[in-house]
Amino acid sequence: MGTVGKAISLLELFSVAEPELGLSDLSRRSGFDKATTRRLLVALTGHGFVEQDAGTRHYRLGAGLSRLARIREARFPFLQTAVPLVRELATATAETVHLSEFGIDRLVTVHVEHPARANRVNVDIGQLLPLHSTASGIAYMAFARDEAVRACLAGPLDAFTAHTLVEPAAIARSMDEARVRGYSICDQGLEEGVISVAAAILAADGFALGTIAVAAPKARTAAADIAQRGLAVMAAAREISMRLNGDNLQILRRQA
Amino acid sequence: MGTVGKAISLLELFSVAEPELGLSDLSRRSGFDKATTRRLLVALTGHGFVEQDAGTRHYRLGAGLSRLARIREARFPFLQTAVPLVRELATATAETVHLSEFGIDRLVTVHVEHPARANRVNVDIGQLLPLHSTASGIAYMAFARDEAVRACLAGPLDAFTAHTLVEPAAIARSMDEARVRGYSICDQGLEEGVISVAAAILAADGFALGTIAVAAPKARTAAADIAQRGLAVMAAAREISMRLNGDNLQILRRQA
DNA sequence: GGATATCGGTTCATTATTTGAACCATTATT
DNA sequence: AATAATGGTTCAAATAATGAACCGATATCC
Repeated sequence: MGTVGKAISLLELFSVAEPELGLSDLSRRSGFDKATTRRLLVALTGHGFVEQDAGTRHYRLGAGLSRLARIREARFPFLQTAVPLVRELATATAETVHLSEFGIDRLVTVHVEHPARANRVNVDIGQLLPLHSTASGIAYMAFARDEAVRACLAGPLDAFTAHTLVEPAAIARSMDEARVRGYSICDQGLEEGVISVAAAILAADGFALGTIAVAAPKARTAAADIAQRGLAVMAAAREISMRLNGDNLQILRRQA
Repeated sequence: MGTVGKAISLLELFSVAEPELGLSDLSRRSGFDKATTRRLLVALTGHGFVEQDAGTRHYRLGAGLSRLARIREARFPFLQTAVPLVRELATATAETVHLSEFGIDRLVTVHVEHPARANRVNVDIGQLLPLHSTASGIAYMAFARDEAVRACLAGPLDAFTAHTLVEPAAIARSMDEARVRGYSICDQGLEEGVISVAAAILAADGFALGTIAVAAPKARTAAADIAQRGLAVMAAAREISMRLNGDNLQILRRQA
């Protein structure tokens, strides 16, 4: 791995659950030598990608990242556009709604709305979702470029639960159904007792760029709930797609 | 400069005005060899920090940055907390309002609200503000750690206009006034014909972490306008500080 | 239409940077 | 008082980064 990759994988050790980490911890988890880890952290700190707490000496992600993310967001106003509709959907369904954007080979959770109830599905911002075993992934692949789909189906497909689909044919079927239906369904593909529906958000070129999904405990989910949430998530995805692409319906032919 | 620094300075070439750049362009602007530039871009792309447009082959900032920025934001909900108040202030003043966060040695513009009028001050997201020549910078330093202030006053201080204060003593006086008054005033310190007021947003430790500012064309700004905007920006900053710190007024003694 | 310039991308011997075991100084634990 | 963490530093050895020259493909110009 190149030095740049190492520096970035250091950044990727931070999460919502553990937003601050010490030098030794970072060194241990990354597998890099302590001296190396520190040199990388100093370089990252010098550019505002990492900050060091004056008191605890622990490190955390820096403001420089916010800056760059906002510059990106100015070009692709994905969050700005989608978040209000995620909120609406969360209110309407009273279940967890999460928004994801595609990155490299997985979906990245960029926004989450949790319902105000104790028994709920918990999703963290920044969480990475595999394509084959989540409703979001299936919805994404249903409208993704062939290359991305092939890359996913070629790689090793982890079975996270007894229900996870790992047969390429079964996954392809799942995608086909999602395409016809307008939304995907994933029954405990990533975690026991969780059932999700999702729909793809399309870019101007007609290919998916992200997804919106509703995740709920299976125990309180009837078939009618699935259908209702599915239609709602589909409507939200379509609305976001249209707002992103200037209400240009022509372009959205693939989803029509 | 280390490899990591080079990679990051490549990222910093992107801006709201130029969100997509080609390989040759990036190589030229960074001063790195084309081969080096490309190797860095490939490394960055592999981690989602940069994306390449399939058609034009141009590069742009990637989704991985959004992910990390959101993780940071989950710990420091600066934007979430502040943006509604920035909006309010923009509506109330009918002038440009911008929000900044401190990073390394400057303030980073993380949010902007522009009024719906042609003649206005334009500020871009991601824009970097020097500490000594902006209302935000003065407001920040008025409540910053001594080290940060000393570092600023020690370095070379550019005179951007004929009005820019470059004397450390004059800048210190400006800070003192801001501390007493509750908000800073900067009269054409960065650009001719622009007058701004700003107030510091404080962290739980009582030190500034960012600022909120109102910038307006000097031509339509009377003394009374300055006072009015100053009080408004101060109120907004205080409200943001309180919301960030759980309404703990004790902690905000420094601003009292 | 043919010459020219620019684009993105690649190669590989040379060069400069990164690496990590061993080392401090501090600060909790035991 | 001893032990084991912590964050941080050093420098010879190992490794990765570098860049001039190259390629093929577009775009531009006369």
